[in-house]
Amino acid sequence: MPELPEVETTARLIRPQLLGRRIEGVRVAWERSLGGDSRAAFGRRVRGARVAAVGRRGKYVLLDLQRAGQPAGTLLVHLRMSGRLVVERPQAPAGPYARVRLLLDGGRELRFLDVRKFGRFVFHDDPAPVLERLGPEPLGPAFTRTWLRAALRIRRRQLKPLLLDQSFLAGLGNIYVDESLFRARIHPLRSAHRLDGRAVGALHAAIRDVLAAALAAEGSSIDAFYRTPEGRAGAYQERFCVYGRAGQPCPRCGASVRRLVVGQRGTHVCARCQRPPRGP
DNA sequence: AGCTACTCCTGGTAGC
DNA sequence: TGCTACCAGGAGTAGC
Repeated sequence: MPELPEVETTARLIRPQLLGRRIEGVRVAWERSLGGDSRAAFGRRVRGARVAAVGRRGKYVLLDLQRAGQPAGTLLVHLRMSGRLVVERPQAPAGPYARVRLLLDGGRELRFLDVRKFGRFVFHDDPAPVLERLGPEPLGPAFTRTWLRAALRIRRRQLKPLLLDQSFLAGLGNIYVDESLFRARIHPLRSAHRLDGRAVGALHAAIRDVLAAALAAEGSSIDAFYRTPEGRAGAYQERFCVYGRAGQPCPRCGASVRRLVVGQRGTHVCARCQRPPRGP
């Protein structure tokens, strides 16, 4: 599933192909990808604009648009489960899953591919209201151990759903939460406010280390879905310690990796390294 | 506040 | 072989 490392990899690789390009045509095969806009309204808002910047915030790819050198809105692309962004020649076959296509000047086309149709490709005049709801960037300067300690202390939620909550911390998904909690040796069912300073420090370092390593590997490809915009699989799945490894040995202690369900999400823990909280 | 359940989707797979 | 049933999963929403 595209999480921060996969989304950042996507943004980095499409950026040089999009910067300065003008959107000359729009084709929408699945209107719901637009998040409420009609094809016609979307086309009107986007056609003729230039791509001024390509960024990322949380799991969103951000395409800042300009008209006549002035800011003219932002495309917020969320890949959700199976979304991809690729830049190809317009003549190249697009396949059955191309939901939105932006024809660009210079003989290129940005394609939003999405098998499961959960992804969104949405134009906003002002993206601030959406982006302001997100928590800090885990690889950014605001995500300090001090911040994490204070933020955890005032939450009573279980760690797993809290770390998946994008308004708490932006960019983590199921894979990297499980891997981070394993690395920090913390059970996903533990209450946020019960972590001591040592555990908070371990969690902070684990989140940073896991995301940085995954980013260096261009993300994780665990099924047919995630590929870089250039079609490569990521490599970090080869370094998973617990995610998708139920029944296999923990790489640290050899005990069996267990799969449980937390908040309707498959969750993976080492039965020995990650001690469950004492039940009431 | 924080939980659970439900919704959106489809390819893949298990079971028969 | 061919069919059906079920599953995964990010995030938004509703209800408690």
